[in-house]
Amino acid sequence: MQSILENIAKHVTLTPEEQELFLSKTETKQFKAKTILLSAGEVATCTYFVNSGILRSFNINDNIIEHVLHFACEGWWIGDMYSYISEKPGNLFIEVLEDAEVVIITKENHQKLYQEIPKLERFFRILAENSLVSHQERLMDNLSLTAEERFEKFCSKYPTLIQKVPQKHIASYIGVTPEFFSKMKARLLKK
Amino acid sequence: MQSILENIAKHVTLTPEEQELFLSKTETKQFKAKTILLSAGEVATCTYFVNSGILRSFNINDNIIEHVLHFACEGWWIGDMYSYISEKPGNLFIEVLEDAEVVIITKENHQKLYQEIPKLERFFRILAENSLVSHQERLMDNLSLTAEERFEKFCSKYPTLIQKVPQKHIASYIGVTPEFFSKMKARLLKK
DNA sequence: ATAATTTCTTAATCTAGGTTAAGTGCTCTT
DNA sequence: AAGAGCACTTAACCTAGATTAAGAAATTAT
Repeated sequence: MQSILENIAKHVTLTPEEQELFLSKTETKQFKAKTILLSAGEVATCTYFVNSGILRSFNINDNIIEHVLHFACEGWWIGDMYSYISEKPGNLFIEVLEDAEVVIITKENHQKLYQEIPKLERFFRILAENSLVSHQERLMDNLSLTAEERFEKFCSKYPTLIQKVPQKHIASYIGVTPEFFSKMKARLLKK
Repeated sequence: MQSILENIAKHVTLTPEEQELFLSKTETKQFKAKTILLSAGEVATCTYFVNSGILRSFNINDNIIEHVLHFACEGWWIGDMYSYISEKPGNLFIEVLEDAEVVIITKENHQKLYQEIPKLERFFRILAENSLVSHQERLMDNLSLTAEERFEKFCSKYPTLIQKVPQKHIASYIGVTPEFFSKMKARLLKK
């Protein structure tokens, strides 16, 4: 299991005291599958780091159709960035898909940490930049690839997720209906 | 015209000396429309801030079809973040659509600036986070809205761009062919 | 001004993926 | 272990948007 300190150490070096301080501003909790950590309409007051298990973020449009924005498993961060930084009600739900242990940082503590450990500005800058890059890539993929190509890309990028999460969520992530996904999968298996 | 220092001042406060230092690490250039600042296959060594004029970033897939990732006019940043941070050849082109004045920061100078003015980590963190939020929103819009709805959203978000850039680029940005865009526009005008 | 190139429009035809609906197999419950 | 939900599949039919092609309008270059 990758700890949150190891995750930070990928990009910046904290002293033992800083590490201590950092952990003191976090809280680690266990959640059962199906727990909703955040609902649309609420203001996101926390950011989450996944120690184990799987979470997803998604929105629901008027027609009661869900769209998965993001999956997060071991070693990934997840949250509603829009709501978190604007402090306005967001559109995202965050749900536990598989029993999980999650490190929680409140925005209040996050701000204090920025003051006390300015190096963390760098860490979260790099985190945001990397996330931006992968969202840009996904955007371009949605514009230029077929559903089949997006699925293949998903498989090679997140091989572990395919067995673990209900395939309707993967269908939603790549942007097709569960019915079409099923048809497409059958077609691919024939090859 | 919004200067780059005003842009920075939105999120962090630089002393006069820091402002001086910052500007000394940038270069301001004029470019004629149609100039290509970056081509796919090249490593992006610079980030750009637009003083005036309009730029766009786009990729081209095998079929010679362009997809617009981003427009940037006065007061906006633009670049190929993937290539810039990974230092690998990128997929994006950056092109001048309307005669422009652009502030250029090389990656080398950017890194020096981070060392000399650590506050800039914070600025670029906030910049990346905001950009991330708008990419996430666009992603979800592409998954859940019709072309017509995406176009209406584009109009209300970037009203000035509509008159200024060729509509085929707007079609590409919202993810439809120029032909369909034209048909859709005619349909909307009838209402 | 005129030619050349690009952009935009219109229209006919096509298709990837959506919708609706019914049925099958899971895995939780209790 | 029997039922109640879910998750998945299959199939018929439908539609938003793509493709192809041709002409009109606008820009740009000479």
